[in-house]
Amino acid sequence: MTTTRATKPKPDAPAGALPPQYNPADVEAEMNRRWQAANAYAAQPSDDGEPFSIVIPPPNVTAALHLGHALNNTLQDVLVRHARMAGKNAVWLPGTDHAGIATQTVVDKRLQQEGKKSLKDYKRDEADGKNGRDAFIAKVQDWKDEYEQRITDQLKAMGCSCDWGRQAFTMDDARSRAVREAFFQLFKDGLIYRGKRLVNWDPVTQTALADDEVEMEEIDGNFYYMKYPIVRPKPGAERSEASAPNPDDWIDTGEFATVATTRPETMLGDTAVAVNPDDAPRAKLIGQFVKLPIVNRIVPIIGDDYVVIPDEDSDDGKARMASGFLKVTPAHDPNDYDIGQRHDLPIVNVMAPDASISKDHGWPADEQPENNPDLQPILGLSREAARKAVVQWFKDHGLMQEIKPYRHAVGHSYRSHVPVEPYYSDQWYLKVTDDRLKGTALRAMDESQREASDNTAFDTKPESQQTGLTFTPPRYAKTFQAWHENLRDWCISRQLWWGHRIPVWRRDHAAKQLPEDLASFTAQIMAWQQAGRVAVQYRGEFVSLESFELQDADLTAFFVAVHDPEGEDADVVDVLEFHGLERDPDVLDTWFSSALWPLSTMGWPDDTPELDTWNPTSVLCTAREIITLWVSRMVMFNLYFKGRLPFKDVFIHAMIQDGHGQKMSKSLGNGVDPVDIIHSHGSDAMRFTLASMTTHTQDVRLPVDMVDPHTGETIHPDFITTKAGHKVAAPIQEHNGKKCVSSYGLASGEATPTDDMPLARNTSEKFDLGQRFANKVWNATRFALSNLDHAGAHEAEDALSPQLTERWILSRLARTVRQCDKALAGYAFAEYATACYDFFWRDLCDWYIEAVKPTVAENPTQQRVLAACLDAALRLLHPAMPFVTERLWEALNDAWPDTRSVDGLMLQPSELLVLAHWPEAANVLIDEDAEAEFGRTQEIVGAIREARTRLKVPPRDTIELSSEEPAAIAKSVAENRWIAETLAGFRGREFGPSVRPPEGAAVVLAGGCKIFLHGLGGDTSAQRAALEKKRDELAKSVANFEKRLGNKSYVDKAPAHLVQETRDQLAATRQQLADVEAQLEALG
RNA sequence: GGGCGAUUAGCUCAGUUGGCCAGAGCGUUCGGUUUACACCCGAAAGGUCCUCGGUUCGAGCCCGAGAUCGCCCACCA
Repeated sequence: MTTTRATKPKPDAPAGALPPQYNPADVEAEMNRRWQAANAYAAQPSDDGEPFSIVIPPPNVTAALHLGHALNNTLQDVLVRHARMAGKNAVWLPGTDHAGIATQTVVDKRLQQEGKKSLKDYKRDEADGKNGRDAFIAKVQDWKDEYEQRITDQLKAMGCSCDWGRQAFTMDDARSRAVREAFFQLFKDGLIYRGKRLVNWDPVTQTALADDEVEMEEIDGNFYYMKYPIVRPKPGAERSEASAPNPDDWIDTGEFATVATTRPETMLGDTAVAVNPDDAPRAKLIGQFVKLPIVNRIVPIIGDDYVVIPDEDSDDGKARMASGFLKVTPAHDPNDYDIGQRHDLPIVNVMAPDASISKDHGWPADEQPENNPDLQPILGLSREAARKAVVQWFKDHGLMQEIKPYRHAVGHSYRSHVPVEPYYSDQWYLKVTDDRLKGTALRAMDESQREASDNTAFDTKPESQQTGLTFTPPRYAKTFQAWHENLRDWCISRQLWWGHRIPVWRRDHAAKQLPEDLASFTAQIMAWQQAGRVAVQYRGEFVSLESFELQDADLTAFFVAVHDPEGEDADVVDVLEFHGLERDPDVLDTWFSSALWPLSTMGWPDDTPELDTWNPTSVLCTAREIITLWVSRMVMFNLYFKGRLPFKDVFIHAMIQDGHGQKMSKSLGNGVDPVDIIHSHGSDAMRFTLASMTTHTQDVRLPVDMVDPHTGETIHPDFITTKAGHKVAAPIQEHNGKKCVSSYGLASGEATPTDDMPLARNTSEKFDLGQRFANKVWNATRFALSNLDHAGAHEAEDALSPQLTERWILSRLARTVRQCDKALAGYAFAEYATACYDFFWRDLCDWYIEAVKPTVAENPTQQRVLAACLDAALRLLHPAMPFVTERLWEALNDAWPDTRSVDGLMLQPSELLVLAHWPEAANVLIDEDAEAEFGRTQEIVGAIREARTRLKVPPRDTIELSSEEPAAIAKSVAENRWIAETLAGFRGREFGPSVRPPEGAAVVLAGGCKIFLHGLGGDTSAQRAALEKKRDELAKSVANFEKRLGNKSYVDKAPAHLVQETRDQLAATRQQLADVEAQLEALG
């Protein structure tokens, strides 16, 4: 029986359920429910298939996700969905990061804005013994719960196929246990130590920062040239080497040492003035002294070759600015600290932790700063105010020689954005410079990506690893290597509350009463240490207590790390605290727990099946800014604790910039919430577009538009330039006489949304690409469904008769499957997306469907091939566009319930597309003859269409034509003429080698045929113009080929097949040229 | 200061190991409502591949120099 379309739509037919436009909002939530109900993303280590795993780079719970996250997670989801379909045991582990300093800061800021009790109040409570710490942490916990939920919702809206049952948080119980275990092992192994040195101090959040948490920003400052009086001892005054020189015993020489500095206020902590020993005019002053103005400290002039010798003509900016005298402030400058170490200078810290000037944090008491009338007004000032005061003092006393403007880079806290203060303090360090960490990480690099270097001993070949850590694109291996080669020890303690508290106990004050029975206390600790319950360091050294005399020890330098203080070793803690030891108040750097992520999410430190199966993970997908902060540390930790890499591949994707090439940031309001895009374009559209933007470049620009909240129209916002030089959307936008607030307006506080002036969502026309494509896929499927007559096609199964169209489209499909496989294996997401796009839209829709349109409803073969192509295309597209493809899969399953496989193309049935198998196309499908022949048809169709447009033939008119075809191709052209007739809208009259042009016909040359368009030759001038244009092009080509072949070196040196190719081309082009010229001739 | 990247059509970007006339999407122009899709169909116009020099039979691609922009790293005199 033959079913016609007229009898088709059954009342409940799925095709009838598909509206003519794809509306994502109607589909996305339902598909998510379906996947969840099928538990489609859950994986078990014991499942079949080659293991494939990805751990999500855990987003910070500080804020909702932006488009950069959307890109990052889309790519991971493409990989995971593809791996799942390819039959792998694929898992994607989701989670979030507690982001210590960032979250604590943002919560404190929010509390302050709301006028509620904020961090400083809780700190006061804590000091008063009212448990402010726990109360504040509870506030942060609330924030975390809220944002973790929001992030999870965003990821689900994007369609991320995470195994939600395994969701982790860097501070949950399992992850906390991993952190304690890692800390304990590293401490026991002597890789964690306590050190007092200059750290990057954030005076606002009042915590130390790691080197890479400091951002350099250019600021306009000044160079101050300040005169320090050179003094000599009063004749007869007593000089004691033991104590500091008494200023009263010194008198001015009348000479000055002029120091140059950008930070005048730190002069209060100067303990020397340095000159370069090679700086002849000044070096002779070495050994003399200056009296430090304001504080009256007598400090030596020392020689150190760090000092830059002034040179006005130098290329070096410093040499041009230098005075030759360098003030040395060991407590407030890292370089000065080093100089101080070399010369054994005292360290005078003149600041409190909030960076105000203070006499109470390391100012020598014998200088009696509190009795100094010059100093008095400066004490207590902020560093900025102190700078002004010091400068004024020098001016008032005639000691300010000069002030020059100077633009330079200053380190700022990446959180509070204030200048970082080098600050002298006690901190915990991880000795990443140890070969067990840094060396192992470097040696884990894949050999092909290592770069010869003076700094790295790659003499040890990797231990028979087939491949090591591999970066895509490869250039990022260099970043990784260079970072490790210049590594410094990692400051891991933070003076925060939100984080993993350091599991170390010690005595806070030496004066506290000692345990009564020291001997038994020592024995007890020794026993615990032997049992692996504690580890002990004394003055930074790991100690064996057998030979240790606790009685003699300074208990403030005696550190006891407890293995599991929150768990099994709680009793140990009780004993320690009973004996007056207290827990370190600091927490660990956020990245310490992030660094364990590929381990901790898999259940480490236990030996879990997850760890065995999915660690190392398959690939880490991230942005390049995080190579140093995160990638490096995961590599070191996984290798150290587990002896293997955390992942084999690292894929670094682009950063998304706004339309002006600026980094997207919260403060500029140019960051885009993926939910806004899902709102305007749909999730699939966003995902597909992001994937097709992902080439191996560094950055991509994404011009951001806005949705007018009044009308829903997309508007191009007006931009303004901020004082800092950023281009941002004006706070208030006006469109059609109505106003709305931009996200910059909201972020900057310059505009507040109201009912009349609502906040506008962001969008971008970039995503139109994906939106259109989703709609195209939707409609092509609708067309197919209304033409697939499953029952009829099934009956005719034995009588399949594929024609050129079928051979061609299956060949194209097979090539597309290969392209997708290759692209995804190499993380070439744009290639994957483009291959799908071109196959679906250009080949399947524009050519195949258009060609079979008149016949497919009656033609079982065409129906079967169409069903197969559609099936395979939905599979190929699913990783990029999961929602629309899943919805259409359902419809296709209804319309064509059993196998859609055809010879050479295996398409296993599946109820859900998410669990369907990736298509496999056999080589036999690749049909070069069909591709060539179809190519000829395309050429003929193109030429006729072009002529129709040129000759202004209305699109619906059918024209008549004849064609003169060489005998060699006449047969196949004849066989396939129906395709061209359908696509170019003509009816054929006469064909063959001896056809003559009818009177008044226009001529088209294409595909080796001379095509005569009946009755369209009237406008000879238009025809002539077209032919002349073609003639010129051909003549140019001929000349080109002739020139190349006339070049003896080309013929001699170029590969033979290329030369032959050129000869063939020349012959063919000459023939075409002759035809065109003959035609022009005939035209008269 | 060191490193990385970018510069190709009006815009946003592709261009695999050098090899026919450098491509796509958007935008522009022209023509189209044939019941899959106007988020569509057909056609067209549009490019000194940043500049200069070099290697090569042949350069958008390789080498050198320069210009402009961006990012990462770097101890703020």
